[in-house]
Amino acid sequence: MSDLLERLRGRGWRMTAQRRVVAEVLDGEHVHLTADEVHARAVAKLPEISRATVYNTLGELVTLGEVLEVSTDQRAKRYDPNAHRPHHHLVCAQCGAIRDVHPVGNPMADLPDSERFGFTVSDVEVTYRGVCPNCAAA
Amino acid sequence: MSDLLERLRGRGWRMTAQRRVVAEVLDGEHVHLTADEVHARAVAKLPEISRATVYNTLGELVTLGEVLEVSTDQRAKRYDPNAHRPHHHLVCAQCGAIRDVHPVGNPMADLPDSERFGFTVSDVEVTYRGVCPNCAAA
DNA sequence: ATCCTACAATAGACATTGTCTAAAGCAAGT
DNA sequence: ACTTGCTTTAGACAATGTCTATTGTAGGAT
Repeated sequence: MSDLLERLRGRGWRMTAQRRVVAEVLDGEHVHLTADEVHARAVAKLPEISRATVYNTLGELVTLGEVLEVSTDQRAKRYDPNAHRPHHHLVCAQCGAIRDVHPVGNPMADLPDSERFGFTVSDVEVTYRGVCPNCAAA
Repeated sequence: MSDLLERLRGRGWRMTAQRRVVAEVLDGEHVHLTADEVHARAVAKLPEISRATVYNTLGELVTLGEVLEVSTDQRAKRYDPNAHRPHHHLVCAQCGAIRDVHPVGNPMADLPDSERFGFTVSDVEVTYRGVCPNCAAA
């Protein structure tokens, strides 16, 4: 399994059945689920879990930095449990499938000071778009 | 003013008061408005314009490549009239303000074939995040 | 082992954003 | 001016996310 639960406990996170189930869903398959997909999988393990709890828990995990929120231009945010290795994303414009990718280079260094407009820039996110093999075949 | 209307007409776009107003709103201030902000400004010029028309028209402009859709992780998509010069975005994590930026380098070249998973990659979008001077001061 | 208390979960209303439909309107070619 | 097919409209609907007041409970204190 994982040390995610351990890490959370170590940070004083109060452990409940609901939170454990949400963490297990994220930890189990490394895909990029929407909040409602997480909810559906959580319900399979713990039928009485509510939608609000799943949303709350996801929000907390994001705040704690254990999970990343990914906005492609699909409707719903997706949640990425791979928060501890920096990476970017490759999105299928047709079906919305997402893959983690690791481009070479450091895009952070590519933004000159003259283009920062006084912002304190702390993060950069690179999203490649294209068509996945599946959709290309169809 | 602009040749946006001319370009559209040249492409056989049937010109209506509603479409003209939406195009004018986008052309007028070069900021990144949400669909409902566009609607609000359009209503100011043409009170009977409907929300559906604004959404439809924005969608058509995106399809025609005259306007870009920008998804930050805010709730609503934003529309960027600066579709003809390639650029990326710098977003304030607090207030959601967006600036167009021009990083050096070519991120498209930074994704090795081995990281493309058989996708046909056609586009890349780089989003810098940080805190704008206004929010930093507050 | 039991009790307390602050934190967490719940149901469901509500809010926001976006999409669809069927009927009425109208731009532009003839 | 007429006609035709594209556009617009209002409002219902759908999808996603947020909030609130109440009830439940984890984990420390006794």
